[in-house]
Amino acid sequence: MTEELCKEHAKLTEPPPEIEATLAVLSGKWKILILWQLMRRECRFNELRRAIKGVSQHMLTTQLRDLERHGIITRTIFPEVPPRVEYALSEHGESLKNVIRTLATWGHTHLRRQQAATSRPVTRGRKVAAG
Amino acid sequence: MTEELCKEHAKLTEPPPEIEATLAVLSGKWKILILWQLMRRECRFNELRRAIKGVSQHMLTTQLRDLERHGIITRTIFPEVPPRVEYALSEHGESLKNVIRTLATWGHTHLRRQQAATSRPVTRGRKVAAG
DNA sequence: CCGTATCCTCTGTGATACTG
DNA sequence: CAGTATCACAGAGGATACGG
Repeated sequence: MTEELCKEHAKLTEPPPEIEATLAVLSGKWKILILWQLMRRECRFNELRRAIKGVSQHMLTTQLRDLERHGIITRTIFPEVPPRVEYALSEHGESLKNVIRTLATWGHTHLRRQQAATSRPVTRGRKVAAG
Repeated sequence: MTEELCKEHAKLTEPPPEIEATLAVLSGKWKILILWQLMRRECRFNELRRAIKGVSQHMLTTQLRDLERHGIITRTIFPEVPPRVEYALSEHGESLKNVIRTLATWGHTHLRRQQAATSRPVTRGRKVAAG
């Protein structure tokens, strides 16, 4: 009975399934950085390793596998010697370009804002309403 | 000498400072979900706690403080009894609406794609180039 | 109601060594 | 070159109790 009322109140805002789906794909320390590289052109394993400062062999493999499993990127093996593997955005992965670009754009303006903010001192955020 | 050549080769793709700035702000298990709620309307602490299933009091406080410190949200204390605190997007935080919406939109199409994919079996991603 | 303080868990991540 | 296999660890996150 009172339980019904509680539910009603909690329902003011609802849970977001699309958001969680996106986070499930993109979460991981290196995923976005990997995708940023693959947006520009397809890459080989060691190319990515060099381009992304600080990533370990292990983590690069892991996160590439994750992205592949989610259908975001493709992995093409060329049966040559020495072995060669190319990673690229899948067709579905292409649709993430827009997302990554949005993140980058926002980051850009955010950085500019930070510069402006540090040049002059400022009391930040914490407000007390008059009462 | 040879060091110069190595640098030249690694420079094929460059590090993305705007991306890292964005990740610094948004990384954290609950940040995006918090912002999703605050996009819709300002919220009180316990409202957020109820709306975001599974978040602990500790983490909610921590991540709200992070967002506040980055200038994304504001925290307004109403000197009443019982105490009341309202969280809302700051002016700067408003600019994130677009980002969050982009994430949600992509997640939506991603979910639809997943449905379609699971209805029929499919060999996924792993390709071997002819040789 | 809205927190802070502690302590503890566990997952993501990193380092190292070895293989097709 | 492009991985896999182990082991080890920091630090993000969770549980619980107490305070303004």
